[in-house]
Amino acid sequence: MTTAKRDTYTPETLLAVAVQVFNERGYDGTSMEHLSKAAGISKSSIYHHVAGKEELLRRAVSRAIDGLFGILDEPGAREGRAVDRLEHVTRRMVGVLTSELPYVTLLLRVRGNTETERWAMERRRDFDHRVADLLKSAIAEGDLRGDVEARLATRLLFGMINSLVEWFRPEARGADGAEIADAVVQLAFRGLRVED
Amino acid sequence: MTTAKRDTYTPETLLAVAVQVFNERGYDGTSMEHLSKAAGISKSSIYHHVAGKEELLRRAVSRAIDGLFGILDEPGAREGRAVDRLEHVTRRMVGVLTSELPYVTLLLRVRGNTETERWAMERRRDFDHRVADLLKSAIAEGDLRGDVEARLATRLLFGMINSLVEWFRPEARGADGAEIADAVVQLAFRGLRVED
DNA sequence: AGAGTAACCGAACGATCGGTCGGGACAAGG
DNA sequence: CCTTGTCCCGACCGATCGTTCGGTTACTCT
Repeated sequence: MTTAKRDTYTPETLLAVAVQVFNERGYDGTSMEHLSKAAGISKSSIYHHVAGKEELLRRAVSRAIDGLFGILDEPGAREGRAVDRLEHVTRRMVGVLTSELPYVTLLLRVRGNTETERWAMERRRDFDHRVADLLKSAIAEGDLRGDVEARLATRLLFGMINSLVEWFRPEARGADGAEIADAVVQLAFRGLRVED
Repeated sequence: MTTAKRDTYTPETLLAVAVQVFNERGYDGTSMEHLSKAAGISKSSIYHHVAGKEELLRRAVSRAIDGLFGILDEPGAREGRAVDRLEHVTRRMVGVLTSELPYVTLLLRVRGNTETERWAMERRRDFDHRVADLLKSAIAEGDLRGDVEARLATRLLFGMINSLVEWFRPEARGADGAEIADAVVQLAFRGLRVED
């Protein structure tokens, strides 16, 4: 077992602090001085644990990306009708957004100023395309209405889901976000499904 | 008539350039040097037209806020059943987002680091509450389903609409965004309305 | 021609940026 | 006791930040 006592920083525990500050002030708006105050150690001590500011960003967005792509490997995202796989991905996206909230928040806000940010944006675009293909298949299989363009519908669906990072606070709700996943599915799919 | 010739900057034309750079690099990620390169004049010349970087931000978000609050004063947002007023506001929000895209984009991304940013966030919260009240009324009048919490539904609706700033490019579509407004209404309301 | 002014510029300001450096405190292992 | 390595620090680095200042164009008005 690992010791519960944690009186010193590791790259991971330091990352948790940094990501929170990044989300409050924005990545560019956060200085190493801000991070040192929040972590309670000196600016130079941060460099004992990580190589620099950009490594913190890279670690954070990597964690978010891994969480999202992990969804696509789950059985529920690979087997069955496209519409059911899409609903599964939708629910699990809400799950990942809520459980990895600060990391995904950071991912969704990168602007592409550095190589790390551009890499993150590209991976994110890959994920979006994978989900868009799922939605197209569901239309082709006749389970989703085709009068709204697939790419547009995907973007609006992502807009709904990704907006969680703007308002979801785990301490104010059940932390698993099950009721939110229900609401998203209700709102999105009752509008997308062919009338029953 | 105003002369079409514009060989020198005004605060407004300079603002248009600045807002574009702000949106590409982020406000904090944009230096006055970046702005001067984009505008084609020297850094110090910018201060001949505006008081500083923050004034550019204030002008931009003010323009966005005025556009959004203007919607609430329109007859379509003040008369008729709540559900119809809500649909009108939804369509007009898409209209304002598309026509004032860079300014609204900037508004939706402020993080609250300065007094100007906190003021913008507060005004935005006011607007959100006004729309949330509209949605609550529509539920009370029996036109929208009540099994999804009103505040949650509002946030998801805003998530859909506001996501436009992440992907809408006026040069790639009809610049008025009418088809997008249709899609948003279809997706959101066919899921929100009581089954007919 | 001369005065006034709008538009602009290069150089420099103090402050802060991300990051480096040499070393101190302290616990573990011999 | 002495070494070794972890964790941390204050002081400092060159670069860049937003902003200021003194001065130079170039056009308008009289």
